[in-house]
Amino acid sequence: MTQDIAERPTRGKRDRILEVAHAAVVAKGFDATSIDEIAAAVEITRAGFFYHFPDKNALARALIERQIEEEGRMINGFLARAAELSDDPLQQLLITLRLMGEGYAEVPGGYQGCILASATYQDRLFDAEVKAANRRALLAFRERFQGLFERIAALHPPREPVDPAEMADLVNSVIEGAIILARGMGDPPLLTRQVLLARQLIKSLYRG
Amino acid sequence: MTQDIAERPTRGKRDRILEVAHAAVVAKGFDATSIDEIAAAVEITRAGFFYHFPDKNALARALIERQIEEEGRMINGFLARAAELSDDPLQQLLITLRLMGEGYAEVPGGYQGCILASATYQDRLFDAEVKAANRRALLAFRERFQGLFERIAALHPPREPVDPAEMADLVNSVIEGAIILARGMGDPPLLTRQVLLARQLIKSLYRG
DNA sequence: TGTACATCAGTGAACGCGCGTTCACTGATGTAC
DNA sequence: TGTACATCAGTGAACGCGCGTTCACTGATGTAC
Repeated sequence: MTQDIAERPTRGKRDRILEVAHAAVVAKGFDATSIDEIAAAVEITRAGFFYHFPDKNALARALIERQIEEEGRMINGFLARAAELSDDPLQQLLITLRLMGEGYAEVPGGYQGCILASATYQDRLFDAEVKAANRRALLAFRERFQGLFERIAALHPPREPVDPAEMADLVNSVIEGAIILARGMGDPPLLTRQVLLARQLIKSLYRG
Repeated sequence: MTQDIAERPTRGKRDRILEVAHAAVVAKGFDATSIDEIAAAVEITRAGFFYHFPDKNALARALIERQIEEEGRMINGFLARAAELSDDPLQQLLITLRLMGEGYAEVPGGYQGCILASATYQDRLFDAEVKAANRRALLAFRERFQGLFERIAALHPPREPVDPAEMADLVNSVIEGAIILARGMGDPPLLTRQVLLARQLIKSLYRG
């Protein structure tokens, strides 16, 4: 298929735009990231950018969709690996949290931040579609963990009454918040330490 | 003192700028908040803004300093109230967390967000001074709670080994992260629920 | 008590730059006959 | 196999708007003598 060969370099450009834009947006914010600088980084002109995206908001949407997919892939991978290693849902959660915590530590240069959080604090820029995508991403995270917390509660009654969906959110809260602290303190490993600390608390909640 | 009377309306304007700017920055981001709109809201011209602040970065610094002070006042108030109600450090922490959680719920229109988190995701805009101020704010939060966690550990050995400074950070992580979730989900009370949930986990960690 | 001067808290107009967006055009590659 | 046309992946120049910042100026209030 010659079509594939022809298509390849372009797909490459679009993907490279998303890659470069993701890093820049996380580092500086969406406003502060100009189309010009993205285009320059992928070696096309500013106008060339508009061949791939109708406008800048479309880039924001694509970035969020990308984050949903990548985060989903990563977490599903960890959950699957944990399910291989143990049948007990509590063990699965603890393994998953450890894999996530260590995963952040392995990102070269330190995990840089979360597009969703970034978008949250730059409301005006984003249209209803972007906000809806952001919301979907948070719901996807919640759903992935909620079932696990339900199964845990069935086998290991918690020492204090807790709601499974809110426990799922708590995991996300700690991650998002710790990213902010890690950046603000200039201490990237803080993120990993916080995730592992949250893991300890969760362990003590379910293990009499 | 006639000076006081003359000074009053101006002090008022500067404070009103900070007030209006805080709300706008938290809602939309620093970039998206124009000097023009702030000036209009406090009924001066754009140029008049520059009588009060040498440039826009000075506004960012003032906003962060303001946040440090207000947050500090609030938390110190809660800690003092908790110390009145109990001598046990664990009880004091649990009371403080409840007061904080309920405090967020009482803000009319829902707690809107945190300037520090907002600044974290808009790096480029801010100079080294702003970043240093942001870092000080996070350290101040940590120090306020670290001593309390140390005293708790002395009286109530935790079921899992934890570091007091990191427990202090965890409280902050949950708050910052939950603010993001609450906004992203369009569910302001989520913040209060997450703080109270974190409180439950902390309770179960120290209470055998 | 009246006058001269200084300071405070701004105004109004202008400047310049960056940025998102548009538009007519183009060379390379793919497709139909 | 050669030619005509279509599509892909852009280019280059221009436009216009908003925004931060500057600057000369101003009316009201405060202070010194």
